[in-house]
This record gives sequence, C-alpha cells and structure tokens, in this order.
Amino acid sequence: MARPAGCCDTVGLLKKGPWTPDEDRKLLAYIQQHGFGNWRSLPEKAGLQRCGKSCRLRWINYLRPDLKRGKFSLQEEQTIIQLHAFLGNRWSAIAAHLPNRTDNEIKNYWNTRIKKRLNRMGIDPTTHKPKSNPLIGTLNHMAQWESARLEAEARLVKESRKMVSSSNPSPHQKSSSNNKGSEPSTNKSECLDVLKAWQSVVIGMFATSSTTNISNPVVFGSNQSSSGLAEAGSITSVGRIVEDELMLEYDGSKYHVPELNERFDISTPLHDSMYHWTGPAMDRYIVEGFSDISVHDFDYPI
DNA sequence: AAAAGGGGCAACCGCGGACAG
DNA sequence: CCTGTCCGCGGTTGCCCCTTT
Repeated sequence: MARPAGCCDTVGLLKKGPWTPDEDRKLLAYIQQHGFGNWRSLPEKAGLQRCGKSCRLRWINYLRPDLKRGKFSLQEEQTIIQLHAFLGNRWSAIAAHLPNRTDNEIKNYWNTRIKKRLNRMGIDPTTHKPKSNPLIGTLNHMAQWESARLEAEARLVKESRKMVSSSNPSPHQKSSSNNKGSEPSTNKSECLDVLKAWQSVVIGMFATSSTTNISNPVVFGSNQSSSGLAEAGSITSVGRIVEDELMLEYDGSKYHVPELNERFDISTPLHDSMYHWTGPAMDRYIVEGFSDISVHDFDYPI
C-alpha cells in the first residue's frame, strides 16, 4: 500500500530543525493544559508550525518534566551494557529499565561512548563477547531466558506508564486509546527488584571472566542459613542450591526468585551448563500475563 | 588566532505494527 | 479483508561546540 503523504511531508508549510524556546513554551503549555491526545492535531491547536511527529519527539526527548538529564551514572552505564547484551538495539526496551531516560538518549550514549569504549577494550559491542571468552557462550541459555524476562518486564513498565488511573483491571490490553497524558508510574514493582537482583547475578558471572569491577556484590545461599553464601564471581557457586530454596541477596535485601526454583533444576554447577526445564508444559507461558512469550520460544536443554 | 577534525546530541526519516472504518 | 491513519521505533543526519594542530 502506498503510504499517504504524512504530516511531515507538507514541505514548505511546516518548520523543521531546532526548536526555539518560544516553541518549547507553546508545546509545554498546551500539553500541561490539555495533555496530548492526538499528536497530528496538536500542533495546530497549540499554535505551532510543526508536524505532530516533531512535537511528539520534542516532548518525549526533551520537554517531558520527568526526564533526567545530564551524565549517565556508572550504574546506568552498567545497566545499559548488560541490557544491550540481552536485548540488542532495542532501545525502547532498554529505556524502560532506566527511569527518566529516553531511548534516544540511551541510543546516542551507546553509539558515541559505550560502543567505542567496548571496542577499545577488545569487546565486540554487538555480541558483547570478548575476543576469547568461552564462558559467555555457556551462559547463552540463561541469557535467552533472561532476555524474555527483560522483554516482558520492559513491556510491563511500558504498559504501566500508559495506564490511566482508571478502574480497568486489565493491564495487558491495548491501551493506546485511553492513556493519553498519563504520568509514568513511580511505583517500583517487586518484580523489578527481583529483576535488579538477577541482573546483578548475570553481571557478576560476567565479571568472573573479565576485569570488570562490579560495585554490587551478589551472594547466593539458602533462606534458612547464611552459611552457604558465596560471593558472586565464584563461578562454581552460582546456581548451587544449598537448601531447597534459592535466594538472591542484593543491597542487603534478600529476594526470592521463584522462577528459578520453579523452572529450573540448577543444582548442578553453572560451568556444567546444564539447565533442566522442570516447568509447565510447553504450551504454557513463561511469564504470566504475557501471552506472546512462551516456552517454545527458547531453547533450553530438557 | 584560525582552520580542521572529531565528538556529542537533537532532530529527522522511513518503516512497520496496530487499529478503526 | 482492504484501506487509511496514527503512533512508536531504530537508523541516520546534520549542526554545534570543543579540542587539536
């Protein structure tokens, strides 16, 4: 189908290029007063000689009041690197894990800084594999599984941001028609905590085979005793269940990771690379509520 | 001090998905 | 099912500023 002339194709009528402070004021004032229901019609209503797309971009990447500007912290940088290892160039999914940062900002930061730095370190920024590091390959299955979790989590965050404060109980339905102008959720979900902890585990494992300095130690052990705790980075301890329950300790707090206990028999050491699927039947979903992510999308040894 | 080169970042472009009629 | 429209995403461009020569 031939694409109709978009709003940005009306050459000559609409302004392009950098935004002026006056334009910013107009857009900001309009959105603060009316929200942003329809980007296409917004410019006219706001008195702007811009296309809706340009307005949307300006709002999302620059004017949004919840944006955090300035330098990326070391923590944020680490998060970007590890998420990119799982998600690739899916900047919006990565941005969902970095509150108050835009996908554009992250993309720029990656392309202009991190990518170059990784190259200098002898790490392929696409595959994230050091020139010779067999360990990373053994983590592939875990990375795939975690990738699914991250993707689902990104979607969850995205959905939650879209949700209007209505009584509609279904967070997974298409929400584009009823979410305009809503503020992003500031509630930190429990699954985000677990995710955070789990991310640190993965980073910790990577750290054993590189010189990366990990600032957040992660320890494993049982929920009944701390005797079995071992620092992440000791590859033989990763995945070893001392009792019958796997716990993650992160920033002084312990987290249950039911997914791991339920889905995998990880009683064997990580370096054996044996993850046994003990989860539900193949037609069930890995992540409850995310019907498009299913077990058979992944290639775990059974 | 001036020119050249490079880096950083905002903005644009084109495509594809989703949805309504 | 087809068409038209809107939105969001990832890739790319181009400008501005800083550093180097």
